[in-house]
Amino acid sequence: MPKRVDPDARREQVADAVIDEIAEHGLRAVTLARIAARSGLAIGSIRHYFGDTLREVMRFTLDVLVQRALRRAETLSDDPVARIAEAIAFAAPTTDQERKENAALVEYRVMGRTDPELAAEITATSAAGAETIRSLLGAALTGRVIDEETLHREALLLFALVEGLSFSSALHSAPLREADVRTMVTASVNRLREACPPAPAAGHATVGRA
Amino acid sequence: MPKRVDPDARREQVADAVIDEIAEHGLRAVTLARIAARSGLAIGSIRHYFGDTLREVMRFTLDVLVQRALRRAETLSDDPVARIAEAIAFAAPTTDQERKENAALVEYRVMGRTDPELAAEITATSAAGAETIRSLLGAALTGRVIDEETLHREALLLFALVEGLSFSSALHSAPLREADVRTMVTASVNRLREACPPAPAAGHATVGRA
DNA sequence: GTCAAGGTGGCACGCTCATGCTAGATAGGA
DNA sequence: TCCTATCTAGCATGAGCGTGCCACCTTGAC
Repeated sequence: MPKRVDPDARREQVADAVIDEIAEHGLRAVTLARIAARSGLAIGSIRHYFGDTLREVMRFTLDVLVQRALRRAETLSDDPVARIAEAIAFAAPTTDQERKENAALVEYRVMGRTDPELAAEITATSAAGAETIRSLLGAALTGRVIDEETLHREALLLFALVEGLSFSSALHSAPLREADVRTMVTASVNRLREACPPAPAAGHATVGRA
Repeated sequence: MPKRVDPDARREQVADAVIDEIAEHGLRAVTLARIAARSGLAIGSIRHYFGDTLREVMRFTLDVLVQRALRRAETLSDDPVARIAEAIAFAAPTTDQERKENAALVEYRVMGRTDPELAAEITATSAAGAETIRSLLGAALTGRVIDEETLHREALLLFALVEGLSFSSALHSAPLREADVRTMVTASVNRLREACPPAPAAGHATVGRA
């Protein structure tokens, strides 16, 4: 037995074993025995770090997935149109690890439909994401006239696209590369912007509220 | 005990009990006992119709869900742009029953990630859907110049949107109405169409291959 | 009426797995 | 050195569930 283990590092190690198992066999296949096999720890050891229950292991792993997804969205460009295109393109995972984590998160989200305890965190995160898209779209349309309701709806449609990129990545149903997504979304937002009338001279901002 | 039951009707009745259970408690909660409670049949009776195994019940229910989803996509307009907008908008369920079935299908699709037997049918259906979108988009861009690769990518992006509408409906994460989706997608496809240069005079079709 | 097929129903067993609980070893501070 | 906290590890039990198998009743054809 080595010197004092860093409990946080140990927990992260276990979470990674869970993520690997979910990616390969699905959330339904996650058991303490299988986590143990993947992490190289004994069941009792794992339980020691998570209040003895598999439930806590799962909760912690969801936290880890959410934190990692949020961390990916931290560096965006300065140009407003490029910003929203990047935010959306982030939903198209690029590395194997990102794909794995995305698939695990999709599985959690589906389970969260019918598990109120998990739903809270999942719903909060997704609502924040939708609000981010709305605000980024508002910024990208600065200087153009678009009523609040239409902006809201267009933002929801873009958010549905984000959801689709995540879901289809997990299912391998729409093989898209992040760079292509970025290019297409940039062009699409620019076309939307061109379709909105220019705002009157400065001082009469119609969408200056972001 | 009534006269001879229609076995197909009995199976559909059981499938509906499964769908209800999935929608309310998730696919992981589906057991013979719960199906029995919802359908009003005994476990032995249910097994009689499905070769004795829960597995067959699940397989049959997936078939039912797929058939019902395909049936929704049978009536489309004549106008090419309206056609693709409608096809995409169909992914935004309207009635409670459609939402329920969509949620159940999403659950099956996630399980199909890691269950090769279910994956076959699911993958075939989704590939067919992607091909339909691609061909409808090609038709909507008739008379405009767009290279094959770009068309393919734009179609994939639209298909990702379809995936997102289904996923977000199951998760209640992007509340969008079918009519709004149709309106926005129609406008978006028209904008894309305007952004493509007109094709040379007839006889030189560049995208006439659909 | 007879009999086979169809239909309703459920017992009992084995398997899987989470969890209550326990034991022993080691690290590190006093 | 002693003692406590930390860490590794796993036994035993009960709950839940699928499934092999069986029993009995009814329908409908001959």
